[in-house]
Amino acid sequence: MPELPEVETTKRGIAPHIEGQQISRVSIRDFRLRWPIEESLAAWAQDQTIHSVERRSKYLILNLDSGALLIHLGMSGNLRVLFDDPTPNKHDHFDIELSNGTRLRYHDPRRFGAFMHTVEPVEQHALITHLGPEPLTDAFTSDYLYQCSRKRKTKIKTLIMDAKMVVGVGNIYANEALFLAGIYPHKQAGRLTKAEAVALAESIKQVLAKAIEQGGTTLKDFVGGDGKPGYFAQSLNVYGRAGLPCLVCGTLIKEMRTANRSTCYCTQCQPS
DNA sequence: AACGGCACCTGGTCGC
DNA sequence: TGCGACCAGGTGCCGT
Repeated sequence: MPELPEVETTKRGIAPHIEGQQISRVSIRDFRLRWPIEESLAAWAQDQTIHSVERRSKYLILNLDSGALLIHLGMSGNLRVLFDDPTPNKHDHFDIELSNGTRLRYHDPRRFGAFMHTVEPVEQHALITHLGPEPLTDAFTSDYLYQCSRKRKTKIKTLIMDAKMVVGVGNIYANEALFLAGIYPHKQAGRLTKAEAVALAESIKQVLAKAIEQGGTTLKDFVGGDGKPGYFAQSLNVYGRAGLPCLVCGTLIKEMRTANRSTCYCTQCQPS
């Protein structure tokens, strides 16, 4: 589910309610996420104050007094702020209860997400250190993308979804960015022209920024921290539109597989 | 080193 | 109505 815009939307939704609050209790109902939640996490976090909430790649980082909590939403996770204590539903795996009476509740049917803590600076965490630049910062430029693509035989779609190259671009936005840039998804990365790199870097930034403005993409069950869905789905040009006419030229959108993920594209607008 | 493929897990949908 | 096959927003790890 959550790519960068959905995680950013979650961050913005929860931050005002939890920053400055003290954690009164962490209650974990199911420890079986992608990696088992450490037994010591709840006691470690209790009574610490949440000083700030950050996003790095698709990780949410809650900075505490003596370290940080890292939360990843996996494929099907969401995190919401609750102002009372409704009975947990199936797949509501943990709550972070706050001293002001609110709580953050994590819901994740597929349990691909993660909940971890670290006392090291987060940048040094094993899952964070090898990540590429944030796409919406000046660290991600067309020159950088162009250089990364040189001599690479992999498909351009695979490259832009590789978090070691740039973070946050998942399957939906990879499809959309390639469409906006007019690039065939299976083009060999090393064959990208300079002009194409310029268009693609710009398209990645544009599609992510616009999706954040819209509160993310809700296909099925994504909700932001306030429990509301995102509205970017109505702006999708190709993702989920196989067999439908291209919104630009009318050609029927085609679908193929890329590294076991579905790729939708327009043969006219994104010629091979 | 780079690349492709697989696994992890639940639930929804589709065809028989 | 039931059942199996297949698919889904991510990503670490494995073998080649």
